[in-house]
Amino acid sequence: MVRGDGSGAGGVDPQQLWLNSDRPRKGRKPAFSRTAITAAAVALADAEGIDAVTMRRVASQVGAGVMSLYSYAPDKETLLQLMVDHVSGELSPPDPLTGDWRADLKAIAHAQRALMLRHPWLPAALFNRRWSLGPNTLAFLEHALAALRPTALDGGAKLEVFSLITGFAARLVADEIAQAALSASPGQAAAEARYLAAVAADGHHPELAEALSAPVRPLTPDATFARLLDRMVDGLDAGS
Amino acid sequence: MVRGDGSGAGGVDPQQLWLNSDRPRKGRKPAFSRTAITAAAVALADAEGIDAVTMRRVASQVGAGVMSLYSYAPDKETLLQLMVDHVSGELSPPDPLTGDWRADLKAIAHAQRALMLRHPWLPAALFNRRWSLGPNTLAFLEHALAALRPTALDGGAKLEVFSLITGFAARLVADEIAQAALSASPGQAAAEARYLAAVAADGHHPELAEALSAPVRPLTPDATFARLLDRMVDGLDAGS
DNA sequence: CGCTAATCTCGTACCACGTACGAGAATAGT
DNA sequence: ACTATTCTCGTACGTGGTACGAGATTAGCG
Repeated sequence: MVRGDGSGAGGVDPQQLWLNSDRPRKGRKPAFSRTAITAAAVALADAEGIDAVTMRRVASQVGAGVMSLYSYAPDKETLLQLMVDHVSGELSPPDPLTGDWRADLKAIAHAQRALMLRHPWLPAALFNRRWSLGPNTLAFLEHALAALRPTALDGGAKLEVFSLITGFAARLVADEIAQAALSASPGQAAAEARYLAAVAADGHHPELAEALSAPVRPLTPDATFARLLDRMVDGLDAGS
Repeated sequence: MVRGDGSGAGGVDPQQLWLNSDRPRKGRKPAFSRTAITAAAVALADAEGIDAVTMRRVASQVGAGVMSLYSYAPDKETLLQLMVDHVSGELSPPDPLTGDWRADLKAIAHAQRALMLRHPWLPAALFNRRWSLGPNTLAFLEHALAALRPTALDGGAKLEVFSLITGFAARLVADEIAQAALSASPGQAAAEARYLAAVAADGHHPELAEALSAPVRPLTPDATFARLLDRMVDGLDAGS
């Protein structure tokens, strides 16, 4: 199905990967589907973390033999790309555009944040060297580009802004998840606090000491995200 | 040396990891050093990518037996953390502060970008679930906090800004590296171009089609980085 | 209606990886 | 010297990705 020639070294031909849904005329009928396999992998990653996604476990979830997966994705890296595009489908349909590009851009970022919170492995997955724009990702990108139409940015600049917003959301959500994980295990949190206190007390980090000595703000991650997003989008405003 | 009790599940106690350089009084002398091992791992990652960093290859580079590494780092994850902090040492000494916090913040981001370009595995490594603030990272964080002193931001907000700037640099550099990798293999680049052209021609992605139809800007990654950084930092200005 | 080529299924097997275990070697204090 | 401590590292186990290839199923063709 996809097992074909991967055009040489490194990556899979995107056309081969994304847009050949036409059934081949001859040969045995597929017993599974790329969608089902991808969904199983996503469920596994959501429930037990990205490290739980192994070919063996995905196969057993689907009820397939391990090697059967390779009829639907040429290797595990590709399966990860399929996972990213699969969950990106949850971003459709997006909120309708208002014409206020700043507000629309903020809505886009909030949607991305919600998606990443549902799939905590996503922020890191977006940093894989091998990435690919699947149909769902492309649909959302199209939406983001439309949101930026009122601006005077050229095509390349719009793409950069989209990458920037996505990266912003990924960074903030990654921090948010790490913070939550820390809070979830008291021992770990206490060790971290002890360590930072020791560093702050060594006299070589006065700024850090002051930053940590301030009372912990009662702000929710939501509020932090919204505040920084506002600052960022307003900053983008300044340019042509 | 570090092999001790890792405080239970998940992570290593930061105090155990970073601040016990005092030589134990009894026992065999170490034949290697954490620094040498970490440096070898970094060299390997720089030369052949992060996947080339295996315990076996690092050990052979250092001239040690594989299991000897475990006297210096309790597991591979920790070795990766050591690598991150190791290269962060290249950020010292930073440019002296000017008092203009916007300019200082931009200088910080540029230094981070240069670092990430030297170590292409770094952007992705910053998204690992287990992270830790080593001495070099802390020194640079201290510098960044000092740069933000002229602002009225509270401690938490300053930390967020630092995370934001780091994430910004990581995102842009990751894009830059991906672009360079694509350009480096003509076949891959051509396949990607063909795919995007096909998508643009399907009529369902007018905005994307327009963005791609525009002439390719002759801008260097440096200029792009500087421009977006300006926008971002100016945006941060708006707040308290 | 066989025949053939294409496609999918999946058991077996290989190799690389992280690392637990434990025996041996070196060192410092008694 | 003796002993406790610390480091070194060969061996071995379990797990992971995936190459290989034999068998099963299908569609078109004569």
